[in-house]
Amino acid sequence: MVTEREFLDGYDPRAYPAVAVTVDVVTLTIRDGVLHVLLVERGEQPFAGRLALPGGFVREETLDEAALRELAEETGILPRVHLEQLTTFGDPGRDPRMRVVSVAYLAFAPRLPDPNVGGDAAAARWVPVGDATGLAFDHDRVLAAGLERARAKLEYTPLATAFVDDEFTIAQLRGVYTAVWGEEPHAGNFHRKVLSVPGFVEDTGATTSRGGERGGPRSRLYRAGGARILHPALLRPNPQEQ
Amino acid sequence: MVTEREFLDGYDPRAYPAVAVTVDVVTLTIRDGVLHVLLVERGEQPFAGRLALPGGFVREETLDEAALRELAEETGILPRVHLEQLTTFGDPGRDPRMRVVSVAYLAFAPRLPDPNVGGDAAAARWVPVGDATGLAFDHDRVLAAGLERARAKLEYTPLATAFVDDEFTIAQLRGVYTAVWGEEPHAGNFHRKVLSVPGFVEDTGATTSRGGERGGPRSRLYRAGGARILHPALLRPNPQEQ
DNA sequence: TACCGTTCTTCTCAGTTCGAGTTTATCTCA
DNA sequence: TGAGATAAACTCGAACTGAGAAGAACGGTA
Repeated sequence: MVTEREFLDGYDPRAYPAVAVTVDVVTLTIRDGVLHVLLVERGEQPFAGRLALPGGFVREETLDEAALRELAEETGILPRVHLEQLTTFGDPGRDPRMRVVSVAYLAFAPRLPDPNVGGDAAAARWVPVGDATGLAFDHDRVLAAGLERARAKLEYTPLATAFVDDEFTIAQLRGVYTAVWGEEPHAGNFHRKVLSVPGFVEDTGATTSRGGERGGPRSRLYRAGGARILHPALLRPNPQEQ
Repeated sequence: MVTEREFLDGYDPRAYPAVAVTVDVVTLTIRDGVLHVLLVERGEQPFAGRLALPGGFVREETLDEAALRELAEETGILPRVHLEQLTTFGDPGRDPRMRVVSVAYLAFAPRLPDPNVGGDAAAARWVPVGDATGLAFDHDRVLAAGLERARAKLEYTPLATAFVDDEFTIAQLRGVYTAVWGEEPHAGNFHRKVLSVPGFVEDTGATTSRGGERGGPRSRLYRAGGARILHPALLRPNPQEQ
């Protein structure tokens, strides 16, 4: 039994059962209107051949820095990504070989390039979240936590702007909500709401150079406003129980 | 440099710089209408004599179990507490002696007994959150994260019912919001809202045996309903920027 | 015992927001 | 040139919110 007191007295930490601390990153982006997650294929046991979230050991760095580094190693240069801590998973037995405590992170980015830029990440690829099941370790749970967090944060933060380019149309923003929520908001009400929430978007004055592929007028271009939270919130039609 | 590949090949984990994993618990309760947090006084360096959040090493148990165990050691038997994971803090240097990654937990409980029941927790005590500054390590940050989480969760979950007894009055529930938000909701509107949100509370049919200390009619008694989220939410007057 | 102040509970009412649908103008493609 | 599609604005009833007030029940005190 190890008490805090022993620890504070300078008890040699190497005498304890070793614990490894890693970060796992749930990276989401939208490609062709479908929400995708970045996964890597495992080469070794356990779970060889299975898909897993990218991740790795925490070094002499903050947890945030570790997550950013792992992400950069998988995807090459990172444009502007939103990164936030999600949940920490540490059940004994989640890795069959030793105690591993994993700090999960959630990242959002606008249409990232195909991975395979980094070193040991040749097997990394984007997978539609609907197809991302049967992942290694407890990564199904981690991904589920990330998705639910993303869905909830769209409601009360301007997070959707992290999925689109610097300048975007209201329709593109609506596409983010559609992809993440799996349900298309009412176009007219969405438009009214986005423009009425203070600080959500700001008008650039410019418009797109042409209309939509199937017709329609040119649409106005906006950029992200300064708000950190949306007030009032943009609620989804059917909030999840849980 | 330690890569994931080396780890997966069975690299000896004891060769790594040791990392300790602990849990710290932000335990909140309301006493005499004031929000209190459970703190312990540190006996040793560093931060000897300073107040800190209770916490300790994670053993052969899940993180949730570790948090519950630490809480039980500080407060004795636990009636019904709500416990949830908060954030993980792992900056290098947050503990001056070695790398410590702390998984912070948030606990809510109805008027807990005075601590000093457990073993090494003779110095544990309830402190009004307004007085809980200058804590050891980075516990000021941890506490701040816990408070903001608590404030936000009162809006969209029935968490307030975790602060009161099994049977409670609307006024007692309103007292929870007042203590946590630092602002008293409009009594009439609060009453209407609580009764209108499905699953927040259910009527017991009973009333209190006498009126308030300074007069007023007996009030009806309710118990917590089955809802996990409040819809529509009970928004605070002035949501925080951040 | 009668009264006063307090509190619970319900009600009122105007302003705001929301969901659903419609209208108008603009644009692409055939 | 016409058909279909879309952006943006508008309409309207329902629902919700904030602020205040009314009525009833109760504890303490004169």
